[in-house]
Amino acid sequence: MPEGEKEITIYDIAARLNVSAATVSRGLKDHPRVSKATKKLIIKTAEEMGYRSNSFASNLRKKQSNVIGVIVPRLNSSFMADVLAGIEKVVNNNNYNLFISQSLESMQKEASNARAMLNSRVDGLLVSVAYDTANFDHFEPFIKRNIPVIFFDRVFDHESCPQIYIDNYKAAYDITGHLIKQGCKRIVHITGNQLRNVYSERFRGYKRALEENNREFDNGLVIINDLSSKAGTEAAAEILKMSPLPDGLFVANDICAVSCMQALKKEGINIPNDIAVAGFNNDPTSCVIEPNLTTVNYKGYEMGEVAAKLMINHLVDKYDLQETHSLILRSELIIRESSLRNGDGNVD
Amino acid sequence: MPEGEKEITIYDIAARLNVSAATVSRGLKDHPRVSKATKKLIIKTAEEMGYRSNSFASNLRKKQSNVIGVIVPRLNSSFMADVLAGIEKVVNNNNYNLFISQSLESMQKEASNARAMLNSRVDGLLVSVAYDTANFDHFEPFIKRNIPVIFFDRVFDHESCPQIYIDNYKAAYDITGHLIKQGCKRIVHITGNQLRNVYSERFRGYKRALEENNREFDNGLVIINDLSSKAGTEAAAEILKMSPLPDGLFVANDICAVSCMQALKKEGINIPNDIAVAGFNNDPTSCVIEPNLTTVNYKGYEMGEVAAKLMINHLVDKYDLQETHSLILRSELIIRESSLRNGDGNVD
DNA sequence: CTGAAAGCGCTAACAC
DNA sequence: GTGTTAGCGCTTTCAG
Repeated sequence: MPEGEKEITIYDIAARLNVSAATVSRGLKDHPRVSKATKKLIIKTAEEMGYRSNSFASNLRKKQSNVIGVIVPRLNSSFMADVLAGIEKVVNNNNYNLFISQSLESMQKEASNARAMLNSRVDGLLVSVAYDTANFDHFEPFIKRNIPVIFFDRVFDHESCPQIYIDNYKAAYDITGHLIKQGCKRIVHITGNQLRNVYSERFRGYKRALEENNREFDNGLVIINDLSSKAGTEAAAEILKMSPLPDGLFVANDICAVSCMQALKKEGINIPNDIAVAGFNNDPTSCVIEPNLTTVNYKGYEMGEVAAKLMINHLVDKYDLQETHSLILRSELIIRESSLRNGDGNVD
Repeated sequence: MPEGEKEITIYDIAARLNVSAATVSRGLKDHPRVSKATKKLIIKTAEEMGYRSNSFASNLRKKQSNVIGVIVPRLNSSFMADVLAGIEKVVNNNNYNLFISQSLESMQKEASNARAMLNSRVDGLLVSVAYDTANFDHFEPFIKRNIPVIFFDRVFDHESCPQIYIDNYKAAYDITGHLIKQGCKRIVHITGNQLRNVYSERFRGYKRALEENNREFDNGLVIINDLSSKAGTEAAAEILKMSPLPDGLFVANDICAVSCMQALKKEGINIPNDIAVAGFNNDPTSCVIEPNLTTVNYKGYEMGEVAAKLMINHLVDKYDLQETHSLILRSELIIRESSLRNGDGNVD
């Protein structure tokens, strides 16, 4: 396609070597039935002539792209960046390529991205759904064609799609229990769209912990927003208006928790003594904010690796996806100063 | 390729409609010389039959992929994630796809990624080079084939490759000047591999600011490391051993600056009064650390957009790349408490 | 405005 | 171990 010379094909190599194109094709791969000598010669000549394989032709012929598609809500979140790094590593090491696109938290964009992935014929799709994704329609074409779709973190329930996530319920249950043990009586919970498992499960864990400790659940203590940094600041204002002032706060992500803490501190609230705070995600900012934020750690990088490995195994070994429907990864409660009352260093 | 039905092709549509495949092909695109009526009919039928275009065949025929490749040092850095988000938006809006891979700061991996990109026939390549990239060999095949390569942020000098970056020299010059105005006499500079423009230019700006203010440059005050969080902690130990203790610190990125600050604070150093500190990048942690970190802001998102737009313009309009060799984006000094002495609120 | 036909470069079944 | 052959699905001259 450039100006000067034409692109070299296997036919050019074949002509130069007086063999057939088929032999060249075989030689370039590691086909067993081709002699060491010719194989070596072919590879050497290819190099010399500046050959590059034409993946279009090969894909067309083989009906597979060696490409895995990824759709995430946003690329620029610390957690997602970690996940992608994990995915990239595994995918790259297995000689697959990665198509990446972001839904920007909109189901509509997610659908259009899915369509693009379908047309570019990805061999498999890894998805973490958008904030407002309410149905599965845009993934149906993949299922119909037996193209594997795997959900991670923000999963969508569908029988043919494996899902990878952490036990959000239990983590939230534990962290709320921890706040209760610290003596919190009225614990505010800030969370996001309840359509998303990650938020509804955390909410469920929070409620359950209250119940088990004979605390009454008070809907007035629940704030639902988009968990952004800005929302955290606004939530702080809301909290300050509550009376009596709550003495505990569990936010469903760290970004929002941190900005909320900053706003509360600015108003003279002492953390943890006035209000003990816990977040979720172990964002880098959580150990920079003072006091350091109690949170739930789960490794995005690992989640990315696991998701990608599951996909690759299926694609390469025809490993049956149906066998593993859910993969629940480990998460851990990290207790820091933001929730530790009165120098009580007891970590449970 | 799945079990059930075969994949629909334009021939199937053609047969159903009693027209030729050529007409279907034209109808599906927006070819001018096809009647509105048949065009509409073709599109409708395609939809009904569950047709999806075969990009392999089309790419093979047209000799272009509609894919843009991106190679970055790492995906999981706040700055790169922003850049990628910007790139993705532009690329996606223009109906291109995005191949993304990471070099993990190794030139070797970068080269292997470049080879993969070459083989998958990306139409253009966007690159921010690895920590130790020392030569251009792995990009030569692109140049030879007239495949555009554009560098951003960490650029590599090559006459046929446009570069997009900020004026690192001036930003560092300004921030060092600011520290000097705050009364700093002995300013430590922590920086990275001098092979990389971003670090060598910042170093140059630091030196120049010292010169102009008749401060002697002291190589003993320069620490070169990998600018990681861990390196910041180690650098703090080094600084604490210096005598007399320096009274200013300019770190070439925020991640390292923040961890260094944390370690210094732990040793009882007062920031900014004992040591005034400045970073670079405006990382999210920079306005969480206390005192908030003075830094240089430059928007990764915008840089991504600009890089992608330049690429797309070139690809679509055949806009001549040679005309814009360098694109220098705006950056701004953000002065916060970490460098403001004695309640002196003078910004400048 | 539409059709016929060739060919993009590769792979795989089948021969030998 | 190697060659022959056909065809993957599309685009695009060239004709009409």
